[in-house]
Amino acid sequence: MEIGRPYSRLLHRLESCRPLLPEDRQRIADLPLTVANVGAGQDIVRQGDASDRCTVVLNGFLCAHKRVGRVQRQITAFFLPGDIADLSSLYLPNLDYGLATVGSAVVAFTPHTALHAALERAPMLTEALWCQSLVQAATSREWLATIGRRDALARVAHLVCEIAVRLQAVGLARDLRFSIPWTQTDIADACGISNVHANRVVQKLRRQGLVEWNTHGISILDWNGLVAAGGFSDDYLALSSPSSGPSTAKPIAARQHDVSQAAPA
Amino acid sequence: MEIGRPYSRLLHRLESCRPLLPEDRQRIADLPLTVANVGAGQDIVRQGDASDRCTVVLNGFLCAHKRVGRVQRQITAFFLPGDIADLSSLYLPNLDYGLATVGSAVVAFTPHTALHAALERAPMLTEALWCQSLVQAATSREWLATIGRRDALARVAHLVCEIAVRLQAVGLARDLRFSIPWTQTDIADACGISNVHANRVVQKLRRQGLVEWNTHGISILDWNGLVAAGGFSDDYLALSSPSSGPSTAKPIAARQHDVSQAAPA
DNA sequence: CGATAGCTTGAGCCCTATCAACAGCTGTGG
DNA sequence: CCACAGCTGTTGATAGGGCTCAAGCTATCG
Repeated sequence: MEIGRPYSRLLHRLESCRPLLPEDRQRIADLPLTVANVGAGQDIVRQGDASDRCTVVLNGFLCAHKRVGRVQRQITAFFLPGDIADLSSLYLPNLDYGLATVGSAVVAFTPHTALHAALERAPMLTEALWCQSLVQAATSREWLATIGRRDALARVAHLVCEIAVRLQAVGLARDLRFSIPWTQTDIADACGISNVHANRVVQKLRRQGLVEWNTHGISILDWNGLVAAGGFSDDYLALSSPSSGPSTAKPIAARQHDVSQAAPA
Repeated sequence: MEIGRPYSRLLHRLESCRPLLPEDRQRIADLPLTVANVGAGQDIVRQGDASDRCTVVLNGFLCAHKRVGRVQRQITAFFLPGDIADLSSLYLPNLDYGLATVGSAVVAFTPHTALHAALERAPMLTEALWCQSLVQAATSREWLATIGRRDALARVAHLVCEIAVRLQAVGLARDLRFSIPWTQTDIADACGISNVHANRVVQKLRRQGLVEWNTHGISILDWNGLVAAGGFSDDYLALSSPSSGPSTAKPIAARQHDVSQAAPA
């Protein structure tokens, strides 16, 4: 799995939202990066901590999680290669969530000072980063609607759809097949259900012939079915394929499918 | 209820996050505003629409809501006087949520072109607005954790705590008493529960002596109790009182109270 | 070959949804 | 002035989705 230059996916991601000047790209390329390998399930930033750097995902997956009460955990986002996982720390004093790896991951840190300098008098770049944080915000809202108003099956289906589309957008899921080292407990914590129930829902998705799902990876057998089961639409991801983008190969039908959102058995 | 100059609360809100230069304040004051009275329950922007202006709340309350399936609705945020309710439209092509009034409200529209011009070569101002959107994102994450991992009573308690703190921060809730024209169905849609159950939860909050709650308003009788019931902490609101702020009079104890979050009956 | 982590399955129960009906209030129109 | 409609809040009964507890199972690994 080639990474290319560490900032290439980041650039691709930024440009999927706003066009960049060559000058802007250079500023990104010039950012001082500290690359780090992080083991599985490690916390990179703890909830509530202050941080003086941002974290870019180069390889693998991160998640944002919040502790609720003493034992409960809610995952509020997943971060994929090319994503900046703690943009909010650039301007807010303390991170309101913990940042952890899902499986082992390769990340790059870049100091806030360098980022602030890069953004100075680079309005397009600033817009591009702001845009990223707006897309992340839109994603939280979508999760909110899903967790608040859909049943467990739809929640998991929706999550799988989202990850699939986002992975395709960065070229990491050829034809609806990908692997991600989350556990069923991670899925449960992301969807606001118990791990036991997450297991049952996964089995149901398998039984319905929507996905093939083993420890090695997920392949979506019936995209339209999964989209319908999850009430998924990719609008909120704002993935207008960039002019330079190499044929983003979007899944067949990720548009409004609000039918049978809570279909009877 | 005096509004002052229409942008005064907005300025106060922006400065609660980042300091502004006199020049920046002037830019805000110079923004062309179109003030509008909007009736109760009206949609200001419909979900999925494009918009060429931003909406500032002057008086009253707005909410962001998403339709799920055919009949279900999830409210993803409330906006209070001083808030910009659709910042995301500044950089994303379509709004991923509908913007509606909760009760009747007074809002001001300002065109994106004017905002973009005001932000050009005004880095502090840009940071301040970005910061607002980051706080809103942090709020979605907090809602996510609450809806995903807390029971109905805690969700409603948490929501009331949040609104109280935010209203106090803009001087609209003297000593934990405020009025907001939401219906129990609105509360249900914000908390991801049914309206019938919302009613029962409200009654329970009353019975437990935590709040006084009638159609005219809410007064919190036992702030610490409500904070404990909702597992509330105001950290995510990033309300560092601004240097100029007129004694923000924060509630007594809005810090970590993760005890008894899901206490047995 | 144990050990640990993750997955699977079953049983019982509780929280919450749904359905249904009624009460209170407000605005409307004859 | 009263009848009526419509919205909001309230209450009861029933049912179902999902949680919890508990125990087996499987796979990977030192």
